[in-house]
Amino acid sequence: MTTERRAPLDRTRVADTALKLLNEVGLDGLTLRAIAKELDVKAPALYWHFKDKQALLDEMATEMYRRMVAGAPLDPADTWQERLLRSNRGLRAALLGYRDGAKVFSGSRFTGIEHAEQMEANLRLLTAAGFTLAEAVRATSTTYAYTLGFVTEEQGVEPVAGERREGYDIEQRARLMADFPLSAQAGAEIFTDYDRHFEEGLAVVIAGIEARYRAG
Amino acid sequence: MTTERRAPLDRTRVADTALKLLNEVGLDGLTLRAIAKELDVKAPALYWHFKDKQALLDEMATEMYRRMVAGAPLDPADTWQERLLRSNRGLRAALLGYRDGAKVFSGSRFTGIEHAEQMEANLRLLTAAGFTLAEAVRATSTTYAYTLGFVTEEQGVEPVAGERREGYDIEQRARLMADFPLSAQAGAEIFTDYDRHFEEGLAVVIAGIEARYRAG
DNA sequence: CACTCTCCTTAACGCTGTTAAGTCCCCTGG
DNA sequence: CCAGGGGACTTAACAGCGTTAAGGAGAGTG
Repeated sequence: MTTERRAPLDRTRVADTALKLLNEVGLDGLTLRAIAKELDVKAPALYWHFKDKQALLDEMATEMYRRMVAGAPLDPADTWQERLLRSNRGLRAALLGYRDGAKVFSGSRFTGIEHAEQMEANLRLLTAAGFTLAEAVRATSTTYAYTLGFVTEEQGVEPVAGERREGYDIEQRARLMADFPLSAQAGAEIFTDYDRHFEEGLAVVIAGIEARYRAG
Repeated sequence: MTTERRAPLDRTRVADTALKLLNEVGLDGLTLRAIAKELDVKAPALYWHFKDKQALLDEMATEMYRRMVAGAPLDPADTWQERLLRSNRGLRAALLGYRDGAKVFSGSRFTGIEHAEQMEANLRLLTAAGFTLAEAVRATSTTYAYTLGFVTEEQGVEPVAGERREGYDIEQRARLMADFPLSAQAGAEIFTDYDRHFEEGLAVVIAGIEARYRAG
């Protein structure tokens, strides 16, 4: 007689399962019924833990952020340049860790204020390096916007690493754009090698911060 | 006997109407039935013109791009810095012109190759200014990613200009973050004055391009 | 033993994107 | 002048969605 009752759910377990499922089915396929089935539960049960689906997505985004922080611990001895590099590489890696990660992330809001800890550490480091607070905020926000925009584009083409969405054949694109030779040639530079191009753009942004704020 | 028959629809009229409706109801409220009603037609009629809803969204994004180009004509005498400024200001303005504009835009793909014309002009100008093609692509892509990311964040807080989404009260946020003084203070710098902050970030990115590629 | 609280189920609602089938009108060829 | 054929739509329907209401089982407490 195995009448063991499943341990009751909690927000974290639901969000974890939803994140795992997200990678398998994508944002469109991430229905409450599918998540519930994965948890061996019926869909309305989720409403005990979340007031609606958006609240669950918010928790997922927060969990993504937690894993980002855990996965890329900050070195207090970083220069501000190293810190911005590390933070934004970590952010990109976190977003790329899930199918439609950037969409989920940018469409949601954090559920608590845990994220303030990392933010505080970064602002502290930057201001200590000579930035005013306003400059430090601009520096972090600008790199953040860049990274989010980059990964959004990236995942539009490669939903998960190595898996290419249809309609992005570079040679065919070049043929179509025969009348625009530079644009045609640019295809290879736009739709491949995202790792390198992300680094390049991030270095550009950081160089701009350096040039404009002359700190460090 | 007024038996005038309504002129048949076409893709453009549908996309135009959908864009107008988008501003009233937002992306969530933009259902095929609502669009159809606006056109005095039943929902399945739209399938005569578009193979599915995504194809309509693609056409809407393309139309947004057309209006962006029309609304911010390029001066061939621009320096490359001016060109990047103008292009990205134009892009932001175009995205801000519609509720959830950034989401619609970044979730869709252009239907033709019209956009290549503007791209070609920009790449031509940049390479003429001394950039290699790869650098020129990096320069435009990086600013593009920045702008897209920025507006995505911006519209998350202010769906349309002047209308603030709930949960973004700066004073309340500051109170919650009392333990993180820099972050608390940063709120005012993050969630207000988007026009100025966009310009600032854009200038940073362009300064970075200048610093790293030393063209112009 | 009764009560309450937690956590979940069953049933159902209105709405969504989408498909299949049928209808009306205009245009063209004989 | 009339038959036929497509273009552009309607009507009806389907499966699946997020969400709500009502109820029920089990644990803990008085």
